[in-house]
Amino acid sequence: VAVTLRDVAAHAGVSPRTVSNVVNGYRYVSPATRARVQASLEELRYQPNLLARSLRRGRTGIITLLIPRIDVPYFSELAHEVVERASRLGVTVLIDETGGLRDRELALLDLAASSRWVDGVLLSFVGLDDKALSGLAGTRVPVVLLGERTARTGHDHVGYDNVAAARDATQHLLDTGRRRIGAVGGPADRADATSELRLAGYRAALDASGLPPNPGWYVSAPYTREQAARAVADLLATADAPDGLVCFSAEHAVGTLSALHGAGLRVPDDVGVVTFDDVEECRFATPPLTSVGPNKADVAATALDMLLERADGSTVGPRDVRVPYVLQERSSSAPPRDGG
Amino acid sequence: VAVTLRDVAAHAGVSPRTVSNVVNGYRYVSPATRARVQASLEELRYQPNLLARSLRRGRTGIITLLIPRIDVPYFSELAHEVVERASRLGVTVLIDETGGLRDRELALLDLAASSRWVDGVLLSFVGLDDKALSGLAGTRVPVVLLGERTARTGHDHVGYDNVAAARDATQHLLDTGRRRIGAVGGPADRADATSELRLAGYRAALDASGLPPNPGWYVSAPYTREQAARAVADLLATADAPDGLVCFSAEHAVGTLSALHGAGLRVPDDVGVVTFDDVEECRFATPPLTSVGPNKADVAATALDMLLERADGSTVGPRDVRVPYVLQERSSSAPPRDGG
DNA sequence: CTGTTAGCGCCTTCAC
DNA sequence: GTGAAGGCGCTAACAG
Repeated sequence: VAVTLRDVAAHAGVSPRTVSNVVNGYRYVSPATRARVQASLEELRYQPNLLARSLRRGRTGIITLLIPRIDVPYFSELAHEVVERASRLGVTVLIDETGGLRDRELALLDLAASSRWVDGVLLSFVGLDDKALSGLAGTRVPVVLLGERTARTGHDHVGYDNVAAARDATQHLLDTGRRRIGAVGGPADRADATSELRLAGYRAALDASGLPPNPGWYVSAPYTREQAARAVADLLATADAPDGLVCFSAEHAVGTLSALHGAGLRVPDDVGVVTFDDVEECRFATPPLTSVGPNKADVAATALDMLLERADGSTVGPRDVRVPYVLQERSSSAPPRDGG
Repeated sequence: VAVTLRDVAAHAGVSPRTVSNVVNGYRYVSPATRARVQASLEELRYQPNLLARSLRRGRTGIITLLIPRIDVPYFSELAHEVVERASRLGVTVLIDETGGLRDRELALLDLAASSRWVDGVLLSFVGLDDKALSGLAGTRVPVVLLGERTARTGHDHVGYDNVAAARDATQHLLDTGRRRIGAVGGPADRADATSELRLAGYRAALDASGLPPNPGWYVSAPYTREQAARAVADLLATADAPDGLVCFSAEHAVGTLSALHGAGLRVPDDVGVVTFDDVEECRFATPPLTSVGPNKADVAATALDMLLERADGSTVGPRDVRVPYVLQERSSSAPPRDGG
């Protein structure tokens, strides 16, 4: 049942070349021929085999989006922006999950690069360190890195200033009168460079205010609501609990709210909360969460445009774009009304 | 820089055929030859061109997942399950968004079917009516429908009993002593068959209890937290507000909680809430939301397995699988403690 | 066990 | 303006 170009050519009494010209909107075809071919095309219901076309052209019109997990709100919202813009540009998006695992990030990137399936890769990396990143400099396929950390890797990169964002978020809590400010983030080892950057910003803000850091106020938990909730609950059980918390992800923040609620503490009156990743869930949490983060449509558009530009053959030096971030104030960080 | 099979063959002094045999693990290759080819393979860093292979084999190892929006928690969690299982089966997933729009659903399905890009399509349809669905019976590519509604379409279908689920959810609120039960769902026109099914179940439960339906207690809003919140706020402003609400989606439920909170009503003491779509966000809402829905891993696994079976050539009649659903009780529907 | 020969369906350089 | 070949890189018949 597969109608090929050849079939159409035979039906219309022309050569395959001419049919191809019509299909691809080539200009120099006589109106008469064009009409005849057009008719055959429709009569036979011709559908080009995109696979064959891609093999021939050396381009597929597909890009891969590599993210840790699609069901993490930050990434699903980002993916939405990417898919939407790509679709408008006639590009389709293949999504794969790395789990934030260094080895999977490498393997999937390598697969994407070598398979010729895709014209480019958008990689939201987590596990990769600078060394691994620069190791993959010679990939055949263009790669744009999406990530918190700037790295000298020879690849384009889109990100934002995480240290400054964390500093601003912390400062915001200080501005509302809190003085015992903690943070909730990922495991602070090499595997999570993002948390390290944010931790640095958090500490910088405290330093600048002359407040001594209290190491006990940094709560470390994997990026899930449940584990964050448990870790924060542990913190709250201590005698000396904070009156403000900077959360490094929406998951951490939601877990934190749950723990605070469970401990009978009021937000924002007893504890002020600020979080990274301004996702819908944050806007509708009780109370709505003050959030800092980039505009995801910005990130997606910038990255996608850079990638497609590369796919079109651009060879300018690796670019490092920082998109702006915004601190959106909501009630979770309003100044406390009374002494709790 | 593209090393082809031919290059390797020349390097190893064998025919392309033999190299292909080695690459694909064909058994009848002499150990000596195999070793030699293996060495050349590695020395030249051969990477098969998957595009060419797919063209030849007539199979790509890619499937398309068509959903309304990837950033809706229910779909992102479902997509995660699909991607994870697919990846374990060596299949990659192309994700596209239909916006729940009938025309886009059709267009994307048609594109997927005709392009030969993919071995199959998982379509979570919303806008399509039975007529459109059966119209696409003759697609060249296997299609498995994911959706609330059973339809005689000639395609495989995975779903669950929405009427019964809505009935159970409503009954659960009745069981906790509420008598003035409303519902929050999508626009109840033809475009949203899902809401109609759930509405039917809701009404059936009220009927069975001999309670007269109050049309004013059905709140209709698009599937966003914000619009649901606004619609529910309007309802609460009326003199005769309900003491229980069945929400038809997680977005509706989260918006509902926000509206109730804004109106100073306590959940569950003043109003009990139950919702569809048991997503993470519901488990960590304040208060945690009682939810009904299928196990998404079940849905994904069933659908994917059916699809791949079809891709392997199975021609059994169209199957209609109903996966079980579970009502998970949480505090949003606990019996009220006092008269509010 | 392995070499030779054809294509998969399309686009594109070369002629006319 | 259009026809006739050739080949993108790979695998599947068919020998041998």
